Amino acid sequence: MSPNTSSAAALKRAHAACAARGLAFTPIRQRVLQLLLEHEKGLKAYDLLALIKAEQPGATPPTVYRALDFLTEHHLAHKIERNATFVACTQAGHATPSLFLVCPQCGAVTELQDKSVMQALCRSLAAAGHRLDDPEVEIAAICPDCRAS
Amino acid sequence: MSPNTSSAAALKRAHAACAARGLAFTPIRQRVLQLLLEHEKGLKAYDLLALIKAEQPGATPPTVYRALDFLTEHHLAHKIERNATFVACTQAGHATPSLFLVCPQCGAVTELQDKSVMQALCRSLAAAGHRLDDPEVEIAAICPDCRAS
DNA sequence: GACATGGATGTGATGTTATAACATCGCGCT
DNA sequence: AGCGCGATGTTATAACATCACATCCATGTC
Repeated sequence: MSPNTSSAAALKRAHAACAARGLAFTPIRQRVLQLLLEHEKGLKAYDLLALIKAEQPGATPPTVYRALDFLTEHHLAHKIERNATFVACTQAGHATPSLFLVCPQCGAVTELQDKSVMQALCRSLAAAGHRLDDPEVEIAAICPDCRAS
Repeated sequence: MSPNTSSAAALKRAHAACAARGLAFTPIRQRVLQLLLEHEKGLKAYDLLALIKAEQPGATPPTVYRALDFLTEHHLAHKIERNATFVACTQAGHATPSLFLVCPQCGAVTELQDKSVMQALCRSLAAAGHRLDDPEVEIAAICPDCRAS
């Protein structure tokens, strides 16, 4: 499957998800998601803004932040807090909580699903009286490519 | 043990650790650590700056960022990426990797040590070809106080 | 058709977080 | 004294994010 194909498929899924939930998947929102899908390592808000501006000169920070708010709110994209970057969500429905492995060298983000780890985590939290809130956990981990070098 | 006492003890430990490693624990660095110790929920860099400025009017952003860099580099404080806040390290030597539970409601930070969770995490990462880099993992979890309300 | 409503977007300014770049100080060393 | 070097001072700016208010436009209602 070429990157292009999977990106198109993801966009289609997003379309369907919005339709099903009565959400307005407007051109700006689509375009932002598409750009995120095309950039596997994620994009910073202002890089995204620059890309959008090339097509739509009137774009300003709120233009992209609003789209990003929409996408993250509806789980079509994630914000990597560590780097202030945004990535498209690659897991279809990502019903289960995700681990995000962020490579501190190159910035690559890998979305990992590991039920047993998450369970262990939740048990540990519960023992401390806490309750997991945001099921998106970021972890700094050297990626295989950077490990090699 | 009163907060004051433990804060003083932590400062003393930091002093000793710096002496042992030949690091300059300068007045600014001490003061910043002390302020972090006095504010359990952590401080933002610019709030810290305001506090420092009250005592030392010439202080500027680099003044505090340098002190914070020093403290985090030498594991005397941690940066909570999620909130861009800084907290003093409360674990004596924190030889083992830590989980930081960050309450998204109130911002409280709890440092948790759970070997088994970390092991599970490392196993999972290794299976994906990654290697844990920064042993400080942040997790959003509602704290007991906020859970109650 | 007129018109209210509410979400989406446009627009300009501002707030917040962090670093760059270069000067200076002060201390230990020879 | 003169040097080297880490810490600090100082000015400016980069990078990330939000506020506030105006406007547009699709939809429902009378």
